[in-house]
Amino acid sequence: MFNITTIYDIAKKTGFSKSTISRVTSGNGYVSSEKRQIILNAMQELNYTPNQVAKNLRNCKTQTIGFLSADYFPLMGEFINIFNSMAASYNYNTTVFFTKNAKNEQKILESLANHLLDAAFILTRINEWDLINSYTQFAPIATWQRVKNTNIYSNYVDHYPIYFKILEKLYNKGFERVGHVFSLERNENTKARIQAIKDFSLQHQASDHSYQLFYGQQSHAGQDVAQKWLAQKNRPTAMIFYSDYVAAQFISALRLNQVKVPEDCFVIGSDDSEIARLMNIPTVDFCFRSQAKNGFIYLYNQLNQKNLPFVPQVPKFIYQKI
Amino acid sequence: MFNITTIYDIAKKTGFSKSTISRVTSGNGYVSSEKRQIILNAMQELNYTPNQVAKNLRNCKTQTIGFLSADYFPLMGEFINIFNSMAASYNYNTTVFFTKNAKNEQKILESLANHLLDAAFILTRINEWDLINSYTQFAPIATWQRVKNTNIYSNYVDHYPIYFKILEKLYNKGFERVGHVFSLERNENTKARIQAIKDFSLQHQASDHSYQLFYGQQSHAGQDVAQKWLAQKNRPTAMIFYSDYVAAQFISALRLNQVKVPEDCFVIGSDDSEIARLMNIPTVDFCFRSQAKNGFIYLYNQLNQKNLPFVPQVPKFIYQKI
DNA sequence: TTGAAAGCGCTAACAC
DNA sequence: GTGTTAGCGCTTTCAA
Repeated sequence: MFNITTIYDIAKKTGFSKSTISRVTSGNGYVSSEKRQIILNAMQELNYTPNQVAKNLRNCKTQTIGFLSADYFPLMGEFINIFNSMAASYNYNTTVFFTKNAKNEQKILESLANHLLDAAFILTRINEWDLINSYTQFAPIATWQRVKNTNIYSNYVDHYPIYFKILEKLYNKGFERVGHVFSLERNENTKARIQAIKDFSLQHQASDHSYQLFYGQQSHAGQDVAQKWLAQKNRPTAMIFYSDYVAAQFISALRLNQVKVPEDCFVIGSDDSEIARLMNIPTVDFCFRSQAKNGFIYLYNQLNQKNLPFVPQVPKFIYQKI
Repeated sequence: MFNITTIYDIAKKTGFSKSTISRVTSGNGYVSSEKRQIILNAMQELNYTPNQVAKNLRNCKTQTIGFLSADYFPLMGEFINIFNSMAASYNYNTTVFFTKNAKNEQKILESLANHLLDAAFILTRINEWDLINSYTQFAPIATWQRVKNTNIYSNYVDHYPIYFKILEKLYNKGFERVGHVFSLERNENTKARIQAIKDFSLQHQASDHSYQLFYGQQSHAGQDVAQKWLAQKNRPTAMIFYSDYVAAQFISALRLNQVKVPEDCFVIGSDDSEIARLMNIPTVDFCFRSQAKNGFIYLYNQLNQKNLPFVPQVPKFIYQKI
């Protein structure tokens, strides 16, 4: 159905050998500028581009990195943007996968053994890290999540100190009942946040942090929180979320119910994402942009035995107005 | 550095030929269930998965579709989500490219000739359609944009009738000065919108639609519009945008300047995106979700000589409150 | 039902 | 500088 001209056609047309053609297309080896020109012309004329798949097979690499996420959420788009642009500037492509379920995630990880993917970046995962870790025998894997005791590269940011500071800040502003919406409890930074609350509560008996919810996925999480919050007798006057998006859903749902934000409920998100900016939600920059870059840098270094330096990650409050 | 076991290893271990191994992995051809079992066990034991790149070379296809966008904007994430999930369910991978500039876009389109990509979907483009069209000689290309006189599949929605209706609605509600923020003028649906304004103005001399702005990219477009709007003596009391995101930027910027939305300026977006929902912005569903699906369906049908039916596309007002 | 052999398009020793 | 050759890992005739 579609066009196919190969290195062999160019060889035949110009009378040179395939190797010589290969030398000019790949740039490795010597070719007299005179013959090079003839070959270039022939390529032009026959509209030839080298078959990249054949190159990949020959070179045992595809210059392609898998970008895995369990499902879609808005920050993912922003993350892909950074990661992909970084990768592109080093000549790597990014194939995006929504893993959806444990079995499918494993199937996709197999692509590391398949030689289809040179490496993988994991945004959100489904299987246990140990299982995922077993694929590092085939290719390097990186994530932005906090993971320990594996060969998976993780340039995480510890949420504990900042979370503790937020609690202090809220306390000093007079918020006594503070609600918390977390990601899954199995995540290390969820544990860190809970630990911060525990430690803080010991010092400040008056403050109540018992209102806690956990969510495995972001879609409609905020709406669910809103329903629960509205049904509550003794409503928390401040709520801290593990994601700007979920915070935004929450705010949106509250406003539809004539609840005023931030007056009736002060909301803090996480991630410093576009939504937080647009809706003017106080948030915390946990440096996902640097994390995306560093994730790629690690993979690149592994793949090419290089030592590109990592970019710094300094988390920051984006307390738009507190 | 990393593991490699090939079909040859399995052949050697089991004593069968490569062809027989191939028959069990690919599922084509006959193998006695007895021998099949032995081979399966050996594969298991040696942790073997067929090299997908070799398969791709042999089969002259990669089951991979390129998803091209000039740059990132929030709707893109939602679009990828739909497109990618659709593709995955038919066993196609999606590689995302930010084309960034004309030259790079062309380089990426070359991948269709390279055999790296089986097909391409174009979200936003840089080069002229004619240039892009020339790549349909290598592989099928689809887009959601309105494009004519090419081999590029386009399941666009005509903005004219809905835009006209919006103008009527605004007019009936008493809005006399209405501002318009468009995408680039070269786009067919920008032309359609302008035509709708022209035709409407002929019938309604009183209404003023002279306030018009054009943007090639979304990042900071809304902030720019806001600056201009604020500087305006005779401010439009309603503004219609070509994108929810740009509308959201505009609203956000106005609110930072103590302008009330929708009281001081009634804003309408386009796309029925997540942001419109979260910020409660009136918008128009131009069916990007169906467009994403239909785009894939076209490519799939082309690639596999199939006839999967397209899904319906019925644009709808999402006038949250007018 | 299985194996031998050719070949997908390209690259890299190696020889000249 | 350039050509010959072997081979990357897989599939698919063809023959047995």
